[in-house]
Amino acid sequence: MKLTDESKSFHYGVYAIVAQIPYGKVTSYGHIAYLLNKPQNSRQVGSSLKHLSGIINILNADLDTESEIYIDINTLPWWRVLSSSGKISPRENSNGQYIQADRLREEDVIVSDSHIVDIEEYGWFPDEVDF
DNA sequence: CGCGTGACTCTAC
DNA sequence: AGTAGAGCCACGC
Repeated sequence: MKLTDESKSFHYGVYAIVAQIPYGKVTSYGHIAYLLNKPQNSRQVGSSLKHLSGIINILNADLDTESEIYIDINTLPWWRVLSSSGKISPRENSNGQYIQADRLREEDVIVSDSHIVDIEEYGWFPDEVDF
């Protein structure tokens, strides 16, 4: 697996923002793209999370020599990211959506049977964020 | 290098 | 309130 510096930067930004979503709150792929000043890249945000386990190793390997912030795959709250409609995105080849629903419920977020979360109540959509 | 794919979104019926 | 259709773009073949 090989990544350009530009995409590494993008992935890093995604993870840095996801890490700041408060407990019990959710945001959208599109909003993360917006915070990264790339509002057209919502799909790519989903890709960053889909390939989280592989990409994070690449990023952290680089960080060993650049002494930046280490991203811990075990604590990164990827389950707090949903589609803009408030629905947990269905996966093609995994049951990750059910794990995501369980993780949210563990944080007392109400998830309907059809995997919809009330954005008005749980949404976290800051205009800007440091990372 | 080109092409299909998808953890997206918005706009129009 | 659904739901096609189109735009989007890095990843993986």
